[in-house]
Amino acid sequence: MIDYIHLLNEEQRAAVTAAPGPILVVAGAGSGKTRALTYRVAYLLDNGVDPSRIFLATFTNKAARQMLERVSRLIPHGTEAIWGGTFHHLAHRLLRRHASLVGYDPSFTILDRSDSAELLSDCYEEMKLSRSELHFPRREGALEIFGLAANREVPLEALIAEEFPHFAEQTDRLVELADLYRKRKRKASAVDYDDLLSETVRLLREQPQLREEYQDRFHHILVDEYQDTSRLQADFVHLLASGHRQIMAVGDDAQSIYSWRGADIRNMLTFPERYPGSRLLYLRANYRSTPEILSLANAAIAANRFQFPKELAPVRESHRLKPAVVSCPTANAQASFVASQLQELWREGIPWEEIAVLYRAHFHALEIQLELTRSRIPFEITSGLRFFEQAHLKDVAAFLRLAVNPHDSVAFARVVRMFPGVGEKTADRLWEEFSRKADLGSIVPPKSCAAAWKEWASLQKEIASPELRRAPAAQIEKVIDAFYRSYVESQHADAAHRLEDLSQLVSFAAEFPDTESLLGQLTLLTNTDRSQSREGVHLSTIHQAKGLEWRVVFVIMLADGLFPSGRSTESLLGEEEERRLFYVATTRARDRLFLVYPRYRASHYGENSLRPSRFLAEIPRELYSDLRASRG
DNA sequence: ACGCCCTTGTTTTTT
DNA sequence: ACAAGGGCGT
Ligand SMILES: Nc1ncnc2c1ncn2[C@@H]1O[C@H](COP(=O)(O)OP(=O)(O)OP(=O)(O)O)[C@@H](O)[C@H]1O
Repeated sequence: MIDYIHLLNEEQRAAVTAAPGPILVVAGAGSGKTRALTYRVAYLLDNGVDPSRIFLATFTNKAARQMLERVSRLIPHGTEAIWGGTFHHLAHRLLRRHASLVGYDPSFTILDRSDSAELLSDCYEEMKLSRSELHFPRREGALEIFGLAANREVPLEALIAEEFPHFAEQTDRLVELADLYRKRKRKASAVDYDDLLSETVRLLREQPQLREEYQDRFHHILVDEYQDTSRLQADFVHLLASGHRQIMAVGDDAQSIYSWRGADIRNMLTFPERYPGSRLLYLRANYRSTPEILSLANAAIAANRFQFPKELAPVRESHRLKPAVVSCPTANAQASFVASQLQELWREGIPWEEIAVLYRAHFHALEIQLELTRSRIPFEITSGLRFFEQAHLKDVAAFLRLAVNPHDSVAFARVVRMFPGVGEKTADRLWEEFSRKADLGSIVPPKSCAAAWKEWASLQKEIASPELRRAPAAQIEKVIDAFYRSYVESQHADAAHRLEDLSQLVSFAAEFPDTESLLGQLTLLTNTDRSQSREGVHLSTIHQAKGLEWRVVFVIMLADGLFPSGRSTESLLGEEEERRLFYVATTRARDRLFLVYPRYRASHYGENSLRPSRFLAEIPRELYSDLRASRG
């Protein structure tokens, strides 16, 4: 039996044990939203719900894994049958199963951001658009616009008119580009991140029978971090929940920080309209932070005009230690201040992994990284580049992609361009020939790589065999042995390091039953998902720290122009989102919080002298103590 | 096809 | 200041 009385407070218990019906839990940071959702799952199982009928959407795959691990400690059977993960992950599972109903080959490829950009390049070329065309977005910009349109479920024309008026003149050509891009994806039997959601939504909309089948199957829908879902994601969930209305969503409007990716807080505001008769529940007690930290966070977010005013009172005893605001002469001094504090904390007995350094943008971590390396403080950084986005991993994956999906033009180009004497033109020609003949062996390659080509043809044939498609680890080993090892050794000085990453990939791949599921997982792996070796101080962007907590948190680079970022402050909405980001950052801390800024940063471009962040000025003076760090 | 040099934008955040 | 991407010559 689970001891709900001692593990949860009354408000949390109300959510956990709520009677059937739609429920929205609105609560501030550290109030136990995730905890309540976890116990809700346990409660359902405890009451005899079949685990395979639970659908749990979380912000990262790791969050789902952790929640389900906790559940399985409470209720030791059957949690594997629960469908849990990110929206993309869950949509992928559905789409893979029923791809043919929306006109895709079941072996379709998932394009990551750079694959999408690659395919889009071909479209620019076909439309004879120069990549630096005046008043026309370049690849990344175009992808962002397409993604926003998909997630908001608005026509491209309307989005451009409303949000990108500077491209209004080019609307027709942008629509044409989007259309071409869509056709190319189709031809390649490939979907991008947005298609994963929108095609699954289309699937459920167009196939009433299938929809009912899944509505019936997933009788309990739970959504974490609801404030950062897009309209498309909310519609996806709604398609599953609209019949039985067994949906529980939890969120905090003050922590909505992904609007630039299409997240829309209106999902929370209109929940009661979408689900008439739904109950709104509140959690008002913060368990995470000391009262001192919480007062500061509450004061910081108070400056936002657009928000639900919420109560949030501390449960914990006063610590008598206020958060510190630390002024440093330079970014280097900031780094050495942080390093010396880290050592101090370590001497006090706080393990490295209980400490985090958080910042607005990846490049803000530069000086800290150097300093921590220099002073031999172990750290773990969640970088912008994901493990699988590294060139050598994508190189090897391209062979597997082609083995399961011979229409994947992006993967084909990636492979053939590794051959000596093959550039853009030849790659195009070879692809043209391959798509006609569907047989590598009968293609005439350039003389410079005739021998290698022959070997590749037989390698590719081998790894495309049904047996090897059920053994992705063996596939990868074959690719490395037959081709990639010698290639990478001839091309890169750090070949050993790259091969090491690849052997990691082999062991990762061993867990998967077939190539499709391996490739799907790899592209949908989030950055936080992989940080399994939790050793050392955590360095992370605030976005990636969402939902996490540490005993001690340093928020660095709190200078105007850096945090809030220079671009965001042009609009009130932008500034408010930055402030929410600041709220998220401060509320990650349990015991101690340091807010640090440099007064000067040697940047080679733009202003060097920095003002403290406006967010610091908004905090009443009595809520923190001032510190002045000297030159490191 | 590939290397060299010059131009350009880059630093917001990510599934 | 510096990397990436395009233009140009080989
Ligand atoms: N009833 C409780 N008793 C003891 N500890 C609790 C209780 N509720 C929550 N906590 C603890 O408080 C901390 C915050 O909980 P949780 O992460 O679930 O909050 P949250 O509302 O999801 O936070 P955020 O929105 O800031 O990410 C966790 O360490 C959790 O274990």
